[in-house]
Amino acid sequence: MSLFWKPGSERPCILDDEEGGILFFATASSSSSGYGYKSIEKQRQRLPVYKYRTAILYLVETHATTIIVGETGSGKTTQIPQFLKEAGWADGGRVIACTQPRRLAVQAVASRVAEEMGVKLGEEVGYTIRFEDVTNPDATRVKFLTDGVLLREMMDDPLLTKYSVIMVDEAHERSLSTDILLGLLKKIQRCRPELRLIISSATIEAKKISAFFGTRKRHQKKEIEEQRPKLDPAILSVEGRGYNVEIHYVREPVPDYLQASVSTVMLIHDQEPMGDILVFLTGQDDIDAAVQLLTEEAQSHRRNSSGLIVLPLYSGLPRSEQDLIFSPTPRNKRKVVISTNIAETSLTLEGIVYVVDSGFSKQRFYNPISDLENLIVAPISKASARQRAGRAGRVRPGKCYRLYTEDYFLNEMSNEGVPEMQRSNLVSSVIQLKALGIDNILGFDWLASPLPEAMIRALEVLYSLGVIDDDAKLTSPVGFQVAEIPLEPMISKMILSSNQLGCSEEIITISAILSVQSIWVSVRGSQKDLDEAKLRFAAAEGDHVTYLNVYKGFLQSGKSSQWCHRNFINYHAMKKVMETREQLRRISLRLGIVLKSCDRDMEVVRKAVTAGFFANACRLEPYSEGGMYKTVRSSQAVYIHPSSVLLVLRNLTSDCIQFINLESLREYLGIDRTS
DNA sequence: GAGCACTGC
Repeated sequence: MSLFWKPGSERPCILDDEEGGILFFATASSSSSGYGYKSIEKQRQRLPVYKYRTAILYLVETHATTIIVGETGSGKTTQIPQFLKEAGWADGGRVIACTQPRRLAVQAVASRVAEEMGVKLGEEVGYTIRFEDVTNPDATRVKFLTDGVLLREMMDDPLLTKYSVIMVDEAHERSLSTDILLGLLKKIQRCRPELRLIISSATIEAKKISAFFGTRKRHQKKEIEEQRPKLDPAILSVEGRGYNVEIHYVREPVPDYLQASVSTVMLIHDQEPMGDILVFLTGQDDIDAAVQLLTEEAQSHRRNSSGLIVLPLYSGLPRSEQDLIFSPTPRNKRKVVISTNIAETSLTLEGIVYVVDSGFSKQRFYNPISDLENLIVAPISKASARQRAGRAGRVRPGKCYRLYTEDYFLNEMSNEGVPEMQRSNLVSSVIQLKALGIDNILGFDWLASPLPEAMIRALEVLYSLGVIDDDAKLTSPVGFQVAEIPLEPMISKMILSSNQLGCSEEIITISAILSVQSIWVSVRGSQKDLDEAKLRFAAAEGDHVTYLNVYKGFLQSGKSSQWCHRNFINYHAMKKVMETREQLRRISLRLGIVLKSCDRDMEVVRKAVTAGFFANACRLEPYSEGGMYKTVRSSQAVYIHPSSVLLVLRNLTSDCIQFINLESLREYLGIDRTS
């Protein structure tokens, strides 16, 4: 049985929303935006988590694993590492680690904690994310890092011996790397009883995580004799600092959530006091459509809606447009942000008082039979609905309008989402575990077991790449090398193959570009211009060679942002490409790859691409409608993705087949090669 | 004719 800690008369603030409409109770009613002087120590003491300082330290002392259930604003992330430091957990050269799923969060939390402790970031308090190691091995005692980086650290030090306490934050999000990390940490605990884990989670996942750490193979008696910490996890609940959020449901199911969101926003605008609105929809298409509908409504004369500022938000949006979200709302205006799930966890908007929740989000699903990943609009979970509602209560009491019925919420909505581990292609996860010496992947103690078919598929792909052998062990050197490159195994294999083919420079460039979301800018309504821009760089060989052309153009322009703008290239993405490229070159050199360019010989580039991606090979089906291909391996029907330059070319050439030569086609269309 | 959100020595 897990221990539930209830210190004093403090009651947990989270009520089950099954019982009423109210999600959070506020305990601290004062505003957190401290005007006037307040010492940092005073500010710290006002955080809800402060009251639990003694309880937390007691639990960490006596339990191998402590689970902290804390809502937003409890201060757990910034305070608990400091409590541990003050209590001596960093003495004797030991280090306290705190992991986050996202890089931005790591940086933000680390600098906040350094400021609170009055130390220079990178000394006593530091952080590590990809490309940035702001730590001093001799001085850093409190270290923030992404879970991905901690996993990488395990390759050098499998028992993570320098850490005394590891706090895994946001574990309820159940990302791929958090799940793997938790499984491995549980394993480490067996060898290192002195290691303490703190896992922070939202309510719903806490019980599952506790059960995971609570079940072990029979050594329970020994712990008492040896004065070991209790192996059963402790759970402590810390209230957040949100305000009440009143939940409204629709009486009848809505036929069209897009239309319903728009009319709900107008209703709020007409009837509710000032305060910004956040609407959760599923993707760019939905969002752009809603923005347009609302803008039209706002301009229609019958409403006094001139005060409405409607803004879209999704990760693919150019940075300049994303930044508009953070500009303060002018007086007598109301901001409406129409967003994807990015506003659910990754970005926090201040000033939101009303949330409109469509009840849907786009989710990735993996089909191991077809080996295809799909994005599907699917109903969200209760956990997600609760998180969305909480976004309305950050500055003052708010309201959340759910575009589904209460009955649906209570009786049909699932409690939590499917963990990413069960909806993903597993090649990367499997190779990571293999690299850490976990050979029996099927027998690994998973927090959520992946589908057996998915594991088999991953092992098949890795075997065919020559990364694992007949005994499913990493091959030497290829397997170990592929595991060392922080990319998907197929891309890593492509890099290794480029060595013999003499085109490592080109392949590394392509790999860096493949690791950013997209180098193209897509602005609403400018699809034709984007396609035209793509044609300036288009290569008949396909997207990979096209990317090389873009990269060359970018270098020739002197890495100019204006050049990017003219050519519909995402400047920030290109900067990331340059950074990734440098990192990949460093790693390649270490692996003994000779950095060499093949100049204009694209034949070898294509060979290298094929060496990594041969499993995706397919043939055009003769006489098929719409250009259907079938994969060589399993005759799975596939199509060229609409974003591919090949499709742009095909559509344009259907009218003018006589232009086999790309240069002539550009000439015909009046497109300059470089612009 | 379409891209939820993340991560990595």
